[in-house]
Amino acid sequence: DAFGLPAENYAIKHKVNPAISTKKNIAHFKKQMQMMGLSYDWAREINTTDPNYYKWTQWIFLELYKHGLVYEADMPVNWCPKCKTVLADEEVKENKCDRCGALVEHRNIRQWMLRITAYADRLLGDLPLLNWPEKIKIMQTNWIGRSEGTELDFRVENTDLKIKVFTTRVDTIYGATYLVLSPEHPIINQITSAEYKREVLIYQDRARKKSDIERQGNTAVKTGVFTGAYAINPANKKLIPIWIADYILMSYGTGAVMGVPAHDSRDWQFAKQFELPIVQVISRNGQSESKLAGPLTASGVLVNSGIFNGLSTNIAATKISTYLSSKKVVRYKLRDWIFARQRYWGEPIPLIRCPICGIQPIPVNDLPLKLPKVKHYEPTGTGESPLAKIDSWVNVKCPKCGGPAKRETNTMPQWAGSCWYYLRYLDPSNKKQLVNPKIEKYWLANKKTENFGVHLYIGGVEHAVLHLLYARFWHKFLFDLGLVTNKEPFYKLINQGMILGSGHEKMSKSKGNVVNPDEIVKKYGADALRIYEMFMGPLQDSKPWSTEGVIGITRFLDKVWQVALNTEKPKIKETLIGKEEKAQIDKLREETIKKVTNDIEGYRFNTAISALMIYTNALLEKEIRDKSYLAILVKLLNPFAPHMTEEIWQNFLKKKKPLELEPWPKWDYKKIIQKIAIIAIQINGKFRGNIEGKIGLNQEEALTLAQNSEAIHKYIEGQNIKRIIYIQDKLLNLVI
RNA sequence: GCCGUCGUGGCGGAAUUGGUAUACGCGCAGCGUUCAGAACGCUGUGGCCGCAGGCCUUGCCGGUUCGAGUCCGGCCGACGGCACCA
Repeated sequence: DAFGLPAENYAIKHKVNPAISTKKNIAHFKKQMQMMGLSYDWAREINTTDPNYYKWTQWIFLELYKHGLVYEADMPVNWCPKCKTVLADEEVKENKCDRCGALVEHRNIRQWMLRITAYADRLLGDLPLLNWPEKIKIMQTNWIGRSEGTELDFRVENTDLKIKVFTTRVDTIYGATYLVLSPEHPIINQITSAEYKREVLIYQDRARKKSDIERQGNTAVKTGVFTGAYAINPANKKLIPIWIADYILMSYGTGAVMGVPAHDSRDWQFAKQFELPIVQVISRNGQSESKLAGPLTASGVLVNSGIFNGLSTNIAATKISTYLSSKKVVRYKLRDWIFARQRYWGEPIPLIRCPICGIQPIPVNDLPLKLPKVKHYEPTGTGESPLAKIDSWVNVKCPKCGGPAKRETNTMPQWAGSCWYYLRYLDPSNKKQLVNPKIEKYWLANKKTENFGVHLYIGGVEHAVLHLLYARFWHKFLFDLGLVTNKEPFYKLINQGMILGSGHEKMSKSKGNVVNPDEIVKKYGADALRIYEMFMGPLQDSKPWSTEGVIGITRFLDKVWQVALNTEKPKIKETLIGKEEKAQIDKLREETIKKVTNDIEGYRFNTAISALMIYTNALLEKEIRDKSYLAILVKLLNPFAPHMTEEIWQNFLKKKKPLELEPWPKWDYKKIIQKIAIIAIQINGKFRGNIEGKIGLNQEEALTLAQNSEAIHKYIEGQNIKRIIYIQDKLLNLVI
């Protein structure tokens, strides 16, 4: 997945075609993966920057377009006046351009948008189908941010103008003592009275220059400005002043809020600051208080609300809503997806702009629309993509009327290619279809579970709300087209933890704490690195790197070699091992098979490796020379240390068939069954020692054994046993 | 501020349904091996008192229970996400 900003910036800096530098990087990564012995099916390798791949990314885009899910809108972007280019949020640090340090401005430009909000309900509603970490589901739920409320019109005094307001607390409407608009609200121009115009313009200008962080950062002090205009509260017909404040966001709700200071903490703060009236309309007991100490945000009983007095908040909300004949609406925090980038290194958007016919999609037969070669990747200075400068590419005939037209020069964001790549793995070289439906069903549909898809998806939490939401959106769209069988793309999700620097901080070049895998492999071997990474701790946890820990693993692997070398010694030792000792080591072997098998199935690699260490230590201690013990060890260790175990398999065990094709061992229950139980003795819940007894003792037998035990006897001698708790073969607790 | 996750030795971390806390590994100490070192092997290694033996210990306080790292309540702290959402 190689489209995107880092590859483009590298291209600009080193004056190299990103197609070439990307190719080099891919080769390097591939070499590293092979060096580590990762078992990928390289026949299915795909590359999102390959025209054969992005042909289908563009095809999906055209389908989205045909289904009305693509539209154009003016959207604010970060603009660096010195570099004369649009910046990604990532390139803006503390409101300054990350490259040149100039102050970043906000500019509106035409952008292509994807209507992800049309899928908001389904993206939310289908979350329970997924076997995902609860944390990620909650993050997506909050990100989508569904809320039910009411939309109301407030008439502007002495005009025909109306201001639409969204509220979740229509029950508090009698307490609305002012109205606040976002500084970007389009109505401001029309309603601001002459004497306030200057102040309003200054305020709007200041808000535009503020970064989102600045604007939303200081929650203690609110800024605002009066427009000079008044609105009419539709409930009590009272005149209320219209203000502007930058804590109101144009992107949420309607960009206008009714201020109810008595029952909302932000409104309370704003009203206090600008000395606006505060009217209590909800009370705990049906009585209004003489003076409110702070906002009452809880539900209660209505007061000062005309005919609705005495009603509870819930009932009042419905009745007031009916009385004002207002609309019930559902709002989402989720915003539509800005799907255009003013960059070179991305999939060209396959649309044509004709002065006569308007926007025209390019014919499907013309796909892929290839990214042309350019000489310079630098921004154009006009805010357009470098593609805009290639006249021969830009100027085309309109596919509808044949007249002169121009290509769209923006490219897609780097998320596009990663939204559907898992489908292409199934059928990577299909020239006619995105994926063959039979193949899709074979891999992703499971009759037992209604919703399946990718069986296991491992990725970092950083994808919680972007990639994982975008991909779900596209998948649902493809489901609607009948191209995929399941509603959801990724059935099970695991978030692997990040490997941190030795001081628990993120690895980064600037901190100089990056560990280069090539060097570790060179020094300690790929098997040691693999095992160490799995042994460090649970897959899901972030863990600090420790090179000394790798050394510990090389010691373990050396011990495995020792076990192998022992099998070449004469077999006398074996006869010296007693029957009981042999039974013990057999039992440990079977327990190890069981534990390693179960741990791998539960992704608990750290404890599986620990079990293998225990088994290896035992084989070494007993100097076991029987090859069957070694064979089990290398098979169990094979997924962790494929290179070394294969070598032992062939050189010490003289096998011809590859170890990885050898069936996985099964444990023998009979060998695990214990004949002697070690029973823990507790006195008043406190551990006092163990007794050994036959398996299956009943309570009396266990008690007798305990009473006869020297170590236990002294604790219970002359004591009155009040209660006995006995768990067979495990524990005996005496309450005295 | 809201939401979420998590607090176990010097460190990374173990611990089925509540049932012997500290497995495994690192580090450290002593001994062996060596002319010496590295490497390796053996032994020890939660804390306190101590001659045998005992007491305490899973962030802190309390609760439930015969029994709590695990369950419940309240604090404290760390990390992550969202952030004036009307």
